[in-house]
Amino acid sequence: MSSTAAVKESRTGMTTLSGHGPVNDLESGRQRSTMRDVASLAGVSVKTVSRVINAEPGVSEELLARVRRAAEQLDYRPDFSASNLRRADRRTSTLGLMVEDVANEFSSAVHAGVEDAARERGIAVLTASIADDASRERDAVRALASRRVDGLIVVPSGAADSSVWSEGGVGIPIVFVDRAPRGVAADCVLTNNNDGTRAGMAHLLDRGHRRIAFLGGVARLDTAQERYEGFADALAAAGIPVRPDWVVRDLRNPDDASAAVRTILASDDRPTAIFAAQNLLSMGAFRALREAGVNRSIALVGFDDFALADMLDPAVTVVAQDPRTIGRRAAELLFERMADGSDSPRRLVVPSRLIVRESSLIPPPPA
Amino acid sequence: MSSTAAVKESRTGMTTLSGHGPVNDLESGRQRSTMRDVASLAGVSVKTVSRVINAEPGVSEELLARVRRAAEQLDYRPDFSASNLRRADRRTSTLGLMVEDVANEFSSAVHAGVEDAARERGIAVLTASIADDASRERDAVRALASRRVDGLIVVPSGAADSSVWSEGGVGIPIVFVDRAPRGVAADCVLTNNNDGTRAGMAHLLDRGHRRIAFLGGVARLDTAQERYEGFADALAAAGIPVRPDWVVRDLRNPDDASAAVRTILASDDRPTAIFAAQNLLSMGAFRALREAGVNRSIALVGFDDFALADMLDPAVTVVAQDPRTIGRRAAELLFERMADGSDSPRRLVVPSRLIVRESSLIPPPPA
DNA sequence: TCTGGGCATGACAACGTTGTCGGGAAGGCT
DNA sequence: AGCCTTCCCGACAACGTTGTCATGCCCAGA
Repeated sequence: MSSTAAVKESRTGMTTLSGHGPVNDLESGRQRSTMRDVASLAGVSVKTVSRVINAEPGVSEELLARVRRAAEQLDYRPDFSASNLRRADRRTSTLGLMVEDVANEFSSAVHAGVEDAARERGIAVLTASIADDASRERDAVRALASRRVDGLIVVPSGAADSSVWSEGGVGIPIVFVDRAPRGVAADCVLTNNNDGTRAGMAHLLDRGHRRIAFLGGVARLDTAQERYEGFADALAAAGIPVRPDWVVRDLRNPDDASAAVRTILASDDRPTAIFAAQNLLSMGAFRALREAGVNRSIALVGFDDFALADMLDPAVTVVAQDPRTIGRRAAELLFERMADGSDSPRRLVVPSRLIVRESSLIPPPPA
Repeated sequence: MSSTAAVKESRTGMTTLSGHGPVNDLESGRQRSTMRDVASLAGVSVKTVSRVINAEPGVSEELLARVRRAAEQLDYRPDFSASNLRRADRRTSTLGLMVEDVANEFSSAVHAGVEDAARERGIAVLTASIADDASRERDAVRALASRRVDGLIVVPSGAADSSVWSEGGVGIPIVFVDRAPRGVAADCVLTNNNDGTRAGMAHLLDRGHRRIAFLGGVARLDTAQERYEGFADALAAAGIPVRPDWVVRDLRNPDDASAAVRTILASDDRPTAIFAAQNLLSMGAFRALREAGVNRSIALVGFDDFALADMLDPAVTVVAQDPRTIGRRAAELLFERMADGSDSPRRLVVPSRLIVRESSLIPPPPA
């Protein structure tokens, strides 16, 4: 058997339940039944079945019971596609969610929040990961549009220019999350990046740090830009000039961040603290600090909380967003927009909050 | 007449360019155009447009170009619902994924793997989180079935009895992931839980541990059961009796695990090592060990890798699954099943591997 | 008794697309 | 020239459902 052999086993033992029940072989070719089937079994017209299924008034008790029984018996499931096709409002009760990567901690928390809000309304969620890839972003929009989602919740990738969105819209209500593409007026749900960053920086400055490095994400995104500005503003307010060699931006993943930190540490003029402007960057920074053995001597503050941040040594201080709430709000905003398309675009800001743990309490070394 | 007046157009062909092109609604609320619109703009029949859109052969170069241009100009997007409705194979090019919680690290990695495989085939993914809740599981099946997904990938919840699945199936191909509900013969993709656990245990035993505690998940699930059996088998093979007071099962979350560890530590007869049978349980166990200050003196091995496991102090040794690959394989299995429904159920085992880090290298204290 | 109005029900068309089929043009073969 | 293919193309029906409207019934009121 080869290395990564996928082992096939036959299910021997199992005397499958042959004999009792209406069980055909497993999931065998059991045909899905239609309204016509239900109607003929119940001895009524299709329209009456439709009325019963949609809980429309004006069906006698007797027929109602007959139809319900027939539907039950046939395990009838209405066909949303057909229903949607004919229906006046053309609603599919499905929304699309585009994120960078569903496996990413932030994205999946947003997803969970969206799902929470959607489930309450019987709305299903189609997801698409677009990585950092403009063409995948385009494909995803196409795929979702073809499936006639009622609306879209999008965490725009840094890669795509905003043309996907700006050229007259895609004909579907959209809510942007975390950042809006430049030059597009649309609903969005954001964190207060500038304030949040300033709060984290103020905390470091309060503890006496004057030599602070900054690790930033893809600079094209407003999010990253605002966080950088928060950093710069905080330094300016404290009368400290920005040291360009301690500012590294356009970092895309933990490894980038680790590398950046290693470079900074290699200099003989080290900062006493690091501000990492995003989730994955904090993790990468921590890794580099730990590998260099300075995780307990150089302070660290990150934007975005992450699992086990409090279990690291030292526990990492963060400016926490609330991605699940962000997702929920985005979905709610989308539903309002769908109900009433005429409003002007709205921005919703979900506040962030500083969670002080240990990594920021490391004091700067005495000069 | 007033509200929902259906405007009838005569289909007399005619070059009725009264309004020219697609009706631009106010603001960006652009009207979606249909094949009819494209057809009339291109001056061909609907069927020809259909042929072009579906890349069917037998359309002259000239018409092909005309249609393409018209489609482009109108930003035409085919309607999957309608297409699916009419099409012979009734494929929606959509599959459903049911997991415990999309925000969970394992689930979202599976999701990513499923997406990878699906995207390659132009298939979209509908997700549903079912928590630990039988009724949500039922609702999700209904919601997905109504949307006529081509197939279902399910990580069954521990809560639901298997009746959702067993009663003749839901009429859709299903692949179960991580565990199959009892008594249901169906395709599934699993990790080799028993072997994996035994490997982790063998490692601890090799390092001299004889006093090992076990933290297990919901015992009703095969997964949890197999891991427990792996634990018991390993002990038996080493001639060590199971200590019931060191075995805690039916743990559902990190807090449960923390509490269990605290209880175990409170005894004056402590184990020298802990085996945590799942992701979240490892984290909870680590937390409790750390809070008790014994994270560097009691060994820990976990089933399931997790982010930053290698950055903890000590870095946590794990039996790693590969959830992304599991997801991908599940999707591929589903596609095969859809193509060829006649096969008997298949089980695919994705191997796990032991990743030795630091937490398992802690030796037992000298007797 | 007749009329009118409300109510329950069904017949039919339509939603946007594709499967089927038939017709016309073009070309190849006797 | 006549016939048979082959190739393009379009008319039409159908997918499963709902909107619209007609029908038939029952009962109240004149």
